[in-house]
Amino acid sequence: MASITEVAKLAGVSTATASRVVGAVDYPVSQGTRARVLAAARELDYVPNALARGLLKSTVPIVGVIVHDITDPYFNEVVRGVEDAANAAGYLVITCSSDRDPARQNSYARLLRSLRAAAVIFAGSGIADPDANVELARHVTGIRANGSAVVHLSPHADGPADVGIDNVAGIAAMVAALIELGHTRIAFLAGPATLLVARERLEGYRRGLADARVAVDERLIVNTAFDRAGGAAGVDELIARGVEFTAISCANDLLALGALQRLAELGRAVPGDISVAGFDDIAIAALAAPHLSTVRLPLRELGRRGFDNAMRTIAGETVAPQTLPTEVVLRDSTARRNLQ
Amino acid sequence: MASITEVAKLAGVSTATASRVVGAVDYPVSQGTRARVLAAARELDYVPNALARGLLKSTVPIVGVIVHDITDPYFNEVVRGVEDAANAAGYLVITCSSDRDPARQNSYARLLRSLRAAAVIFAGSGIADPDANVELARHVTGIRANGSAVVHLSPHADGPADVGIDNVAGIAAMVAALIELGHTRIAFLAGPATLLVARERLEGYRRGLADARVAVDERLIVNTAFDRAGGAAGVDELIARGVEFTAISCANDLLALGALQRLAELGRAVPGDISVAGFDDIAIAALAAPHLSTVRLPLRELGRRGFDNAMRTIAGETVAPQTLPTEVVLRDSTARRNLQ
DNA sequence: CCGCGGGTAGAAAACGTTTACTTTCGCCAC
DNA sequence: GTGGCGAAAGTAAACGTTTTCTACCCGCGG
Repeated sequence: MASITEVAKLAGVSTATASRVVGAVDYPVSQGTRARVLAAARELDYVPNALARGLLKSTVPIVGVIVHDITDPYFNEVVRGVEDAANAAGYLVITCSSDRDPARQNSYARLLRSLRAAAVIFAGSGIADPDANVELARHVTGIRANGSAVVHLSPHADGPADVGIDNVAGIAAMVAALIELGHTRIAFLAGPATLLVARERLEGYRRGLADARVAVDERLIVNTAFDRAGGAAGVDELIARGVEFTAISCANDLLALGALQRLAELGRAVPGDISVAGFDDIAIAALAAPHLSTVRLPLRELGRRGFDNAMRTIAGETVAPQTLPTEVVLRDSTARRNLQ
Repeated sequence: MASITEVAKLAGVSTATASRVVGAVDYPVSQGTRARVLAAARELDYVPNALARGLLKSTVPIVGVIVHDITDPYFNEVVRGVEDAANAAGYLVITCSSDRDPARQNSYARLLRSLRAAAVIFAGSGIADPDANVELARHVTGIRANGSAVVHLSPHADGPADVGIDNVAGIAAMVAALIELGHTRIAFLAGPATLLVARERLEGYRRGLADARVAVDERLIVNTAFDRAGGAAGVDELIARGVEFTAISCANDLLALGALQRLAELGRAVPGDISVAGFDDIAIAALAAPHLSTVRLPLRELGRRGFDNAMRTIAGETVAPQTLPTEVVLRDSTARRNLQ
């Protein structure tokens, strides 16, 4: 592959001049020289070496996004938002599926750091695990020391999100909508207690009930994995507890989808017997049977703003944290409470 | 951020020695020296600069994957496969959503080339567009000239996939299954005629009918976009044509999902009146109402093997093309033809 | 006692850019 | 005629590694 030296030689100029032409530098180069360099570059199919440039600038136009799993509709939507913004700015996006494994997360952070990526965006929620977090903190410090940015899109070990979703208000709004439909015995599938974002959503549940002066029955709250299997398990657990409920609010759509499936297997009608509500509004939600009532999150926008925040941070701005609003969307999995 | 020079200075050795300790080089370093260097590296939280190393080696442990859209379940599954294999080898993955726009695809290829990525994997199908393909060919040549690999996971402008899916056999098998259920008037939603992979699947449809000695009625074949909207439009088109059919085979699941939705809106029972079959077996397929019959593709495995192929190519092996098998999975959207 | 070889260590070049600094040259004002 | 200035070009250093080549030391055999 041709280097700038070869381009310069072919054009009969110094590398400095060649560099000034091909990089869009603000430095006077005469018309003729410029044309000769451009011709040489085209002739040799010259493509600048981003590594050499990066070595000099100590950063490279790449942002890393650390997600739970790129296969999860929540995260690939966020990544797409990051990518759209990055693409417009000439940046590339590295996706890192950590499977919420702290070791894997740390390993990715280290690799990104060794690459001198311009920014690392944590899309997923932090995990309450002090041991793993000390190494992570070291990497975060290192990344920042390099002049790169670290952006959080969810609450994490030492603080709230830089660009975040209003989880508390979102769940509270859904609980309010359920109450509006006449439900008072509302169960909550809360996901794992160790996940910070799950905790926020649980708080939203309590807030929603409190706002309507409905007492919290702790037996209605169940912690499980944050996926479909967890949703099914949650339904089983509620039934095993023998506690009465007419609606289930879930901390995310995957949980709700799992609950829907289990309820169907058990012959419980949704929404006839039980209303089910999700959270996130991933693409599948509208396709499920019945179409899932949920809370829409501006995930792509979240990604875009995350990238934006990173760029501004790199530029030296101190950028204020922001929270994105949510919207309740009622479809067919919720209905007015059956008073029989 | 600390460099190896600082580590060497702190340890009281030369950079050469420090490099030999921190990089796992096969060169004798005495026990004591090694320990001192390691201690210095830990003390300074040293992380090697991948750009400097990459500049020297003229490649960096990164593979780019060019997909249609990371949000599409087909592609994020493939990307996850690539990532799993890459992660095990210490490589990072850059995802590029081209939206099947040749310009965007070329721009990504160029960026990846400037980065000296170790490999570029094209996950999506090539587009029959000669103009765009000449620039792409230049980049492919450039990437290979750098000692990096280019791998195709779908048929492309100048040849079949390096690691591919047996699309023809897959669709033919589904058509055979439909015929087995008594259907002979089988429509085919073929996707866009410009997409190479769609052409292969259409060929599978013809093959499937031919194998059963069923004549092809060209009016049963409709070309649309390769997404849910296209599926809905395809149903409309079939009805507008006034042609009789009892089953619809689709070139991918998204098309089938769109068809399902439109059929439901039109009050046609699936599978009572019409059977619908997809292709890909994306995660949503099993969740749709009714659960979609489709053809399962080993997408994650495809990604893994794509990475593997790339590594072997870099190593200088000439690696033979391979084709992965598919499997028909019949769920609730297909049924025996209603003979009323 | 000298030479040699094995085990360690260091010096320096190279990778491809960008950029601060220097040089060249023509021109104009005095 | 000369000093100075501005435009355009070139020189060379620097970024952080890896690796080749060279140097040194020590012990051992002749």
